[in-house]
Amino acid sequence: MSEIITQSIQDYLKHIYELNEHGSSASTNDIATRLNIAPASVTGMLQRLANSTPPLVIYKKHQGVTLTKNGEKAALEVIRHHRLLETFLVNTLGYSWDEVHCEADKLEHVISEDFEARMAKALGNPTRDPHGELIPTADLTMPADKSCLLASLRTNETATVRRVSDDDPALLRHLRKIGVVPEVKITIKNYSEFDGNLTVKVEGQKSNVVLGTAVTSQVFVDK
Amino acid sequence: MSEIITQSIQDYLKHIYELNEHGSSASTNDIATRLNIAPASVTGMLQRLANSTPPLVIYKKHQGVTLTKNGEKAALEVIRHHRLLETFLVNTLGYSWDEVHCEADKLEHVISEDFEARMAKALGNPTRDPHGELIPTADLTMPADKSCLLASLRTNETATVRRVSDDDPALLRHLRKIGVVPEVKITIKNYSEFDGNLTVKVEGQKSNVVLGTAVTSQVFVDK
DNA sequence: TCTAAAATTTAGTCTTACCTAAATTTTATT
DNA sequence: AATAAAATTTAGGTAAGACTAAATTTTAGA
Ligand SMILES: [Mn+2]
Ligand SMILES: [Mn+2]
Ligand SMILES: [Mn+2]
Ligand SMILES: [Mn+2]
Repeated sequence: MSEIITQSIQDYLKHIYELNEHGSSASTNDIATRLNIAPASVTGMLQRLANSTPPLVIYKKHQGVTLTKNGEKAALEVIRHHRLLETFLVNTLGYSWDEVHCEADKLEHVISEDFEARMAKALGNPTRDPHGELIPTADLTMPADKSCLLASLRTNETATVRRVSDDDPALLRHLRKIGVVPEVKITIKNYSEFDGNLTVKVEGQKSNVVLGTAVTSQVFVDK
Repeated sequence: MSEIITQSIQDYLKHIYELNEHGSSASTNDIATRLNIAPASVTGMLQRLANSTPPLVIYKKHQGVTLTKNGEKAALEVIRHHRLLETFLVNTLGYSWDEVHCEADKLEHVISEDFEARMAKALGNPTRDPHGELIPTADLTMPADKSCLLASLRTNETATVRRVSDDDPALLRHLRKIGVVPEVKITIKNYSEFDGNLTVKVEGQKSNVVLGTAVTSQVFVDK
């Protein structure tokens, strides 16, 4: 009965999952932007995903999609692969954290469940990837995440860096350089009303840094 | 100018390379059998490969194909990936030698050159994979191989096992069990004219084994 | 050398997954 | 509430890579 989940479909589901995490329903345009595909093509695929057996998304014309339970499981499977792979590439092959995302994006669709299990075991069943992102469990549950945006902090607040977006290698190299990496403690020294800049004291760094929203909107912290 | 070498094309080139190693020209039917594809589909692809820029095969109607220099380089790239991956899976993730072929067949098309280089380095630039098959060098040259078929040996000859075919997991498990693995010395105790059976003394094993041609035609040795 | 079988190619289809251009629907602004 | 802009869908295509059935060519056996 159930149809083949191609690499292309896996990519759609993964990005829909991530879009659903924020504003519930994922829009055609947002999906198109993320996948670097024409919006018209996305519409076509959403219709197929909604009509497949079992349906992978719930689709209402002009109102975007959400994942069904089946779609979510398939998405979490891919995300688990991705994040385990990133961890594996860093720990086992000496990649740096800005190099792994692209490689994992290709491998995630191809490895077997056996490969997944062997990686997880070799790595000691990690719960987070090199960017601090949560790794779905083997039974495909996403652990709860209560972190908030660094951009939402204000003067005198203290927090611990939990995770950072991993898709921009240049940003990752910059964050590494200024010491903004998972589990590091930070203190907000100043918030600038006008541009949203934050002056931040980073644990273990001599001088404060001033971070714009381009940066602070990509970093998540626990207060 | 030069067109994209898809996963499908990589598979064609790889199998054509292996067929060319034996009887020079690879036939439509043999390729079809190996790829598990209808012969008519193969004809279509061979025409495309011959007309691509640059051409990847030399194709004469009804006479099969050989690889061009470009086609051969592309094939050796895939074969290098495959054999390094097999070695990596065994050494790093604890796969056994009968489990790696299938996984490597999928990964070989997807890893980056960086991944290839990191594996090679981590493994100490191996020259053979877990089945004893030669790994093409980083500059895509296939080392010379002067091994011959175990099936070609006769009574009282002595040889060293060099490599075994890796695509049949059951055969690999059997060979492991009887100790017929690369670098092991063997002696032919008897050759049976009628069925081609060889009675073989395997170094380190208590009793002799009798091997049919189904086995001896899959094992390569150096005299 | 003739002929039957085997191998190969041609012709015509299909599905996936993309595209552009045009039509439609939603939304945001006056 | 009207309308312009933005988002989305529809309609009509394309290319890759497979398929089947039928035609053709090669090969091998009598
Ligand atoms: Mn990533
Ligand atoms: Mn990550
Ligand atoms: Mn193999
Ligand atoms: Mn091998």
